[in-house]
Amino acid sequence: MAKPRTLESGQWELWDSWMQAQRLLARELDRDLQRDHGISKAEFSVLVTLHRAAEGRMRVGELAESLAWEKSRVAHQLTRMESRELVDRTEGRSGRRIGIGLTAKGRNVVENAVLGHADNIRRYFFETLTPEQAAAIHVWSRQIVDRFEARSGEGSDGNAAKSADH
Amino acid sequence: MAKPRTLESGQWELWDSWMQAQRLLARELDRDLQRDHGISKAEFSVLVTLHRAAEGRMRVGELAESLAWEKSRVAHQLTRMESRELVDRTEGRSGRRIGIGLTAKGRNVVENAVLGHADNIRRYFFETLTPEQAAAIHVWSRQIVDRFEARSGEGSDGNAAKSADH
DNA sequence: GCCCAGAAGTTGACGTGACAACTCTAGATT
DNA sequence: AATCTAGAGTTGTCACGTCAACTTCTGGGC
Repeated sequence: MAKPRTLESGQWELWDSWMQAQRLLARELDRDLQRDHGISKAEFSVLVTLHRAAEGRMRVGELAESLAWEKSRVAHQLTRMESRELVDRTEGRSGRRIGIGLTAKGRNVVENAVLGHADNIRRYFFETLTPEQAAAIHVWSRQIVDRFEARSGEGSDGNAAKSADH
Repeated sequence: MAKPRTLESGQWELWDSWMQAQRLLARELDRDLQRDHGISKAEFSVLVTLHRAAEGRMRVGELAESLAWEKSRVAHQLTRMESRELVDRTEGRSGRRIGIGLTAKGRNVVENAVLGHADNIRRYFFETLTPEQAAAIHVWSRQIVDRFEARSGEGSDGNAAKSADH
């Protein structure tokens, strides 16, 4: 198939504004979370995921799976959050760290943050979308995510309870 | 107006996949650029912008404006790129650094990278979009970007003049 | 029992991005 | 001319994210 040698200018413009929009939006949400609740978006995601789990405790691997983050990313994030006393690592018998849990402070923070954050997402994102735009974005996003999951997944595995950044 | 207290599950799903798609796409493009040309997406952006400028030279401020990056981000990026000899800082008469330019190496790298990168964007992004989806996304993205630009244009009222005459 | 392959989790190095504080210069004010 | 100041550019600090290397456990297979 004959490939054009470069993108058309309208395409560049679309690509630019798309990337830009995503960056501006994420930054704004991050700032609001930081200002109103003292946590970042990454911290919020971890806290929400833990909060949904039984007892607010999970294995690190489950957490990584559920967030679709790399395990080292999770480990670094947990280290930072542990030092801020939002989570604590569970000690195994031999001193081996074996899991992670919410602290009282962490639980408190996330319960306060969740409504405000949802509201911001609605204000900044959903209220600017017409139903047709929402549908277009939804279909396309799922397509992209599925394609990457298929590529990396490789292994059959019907189980696919994933949710990612909040 | 009665607002729901949280997002509906379909909305969460859309939000999640959108964020996820964005991240996966950006990461993939970054990896390809790194593998094929030894530079990051951020470095590519800087190089392309410089390459489009006359003589491949610009003031740092122009560069920041044109990329819509914060100036400190640009300065840090340039420091890293200078150490890799992709760009060099222009010395003013009194030793003051006054601008930035492409090195021969930088020019060479970007000229090789630009076609491959455009091709990847087309493969990963445009070929998954129907024209209607593209149009919907384009309109919405521009709307978001414009809104943020308007906001940072500042002033509690609609005054657009920013020059500060005494 | 012994060995070893692999999973779980951590760590270090490095690039990225945001924000604030700083330095230096050049144009305006007096 | 001496100075004041706004803006350009830099730097420091911190959080985020990826990759690769590492440590410790855990479960076979003999």
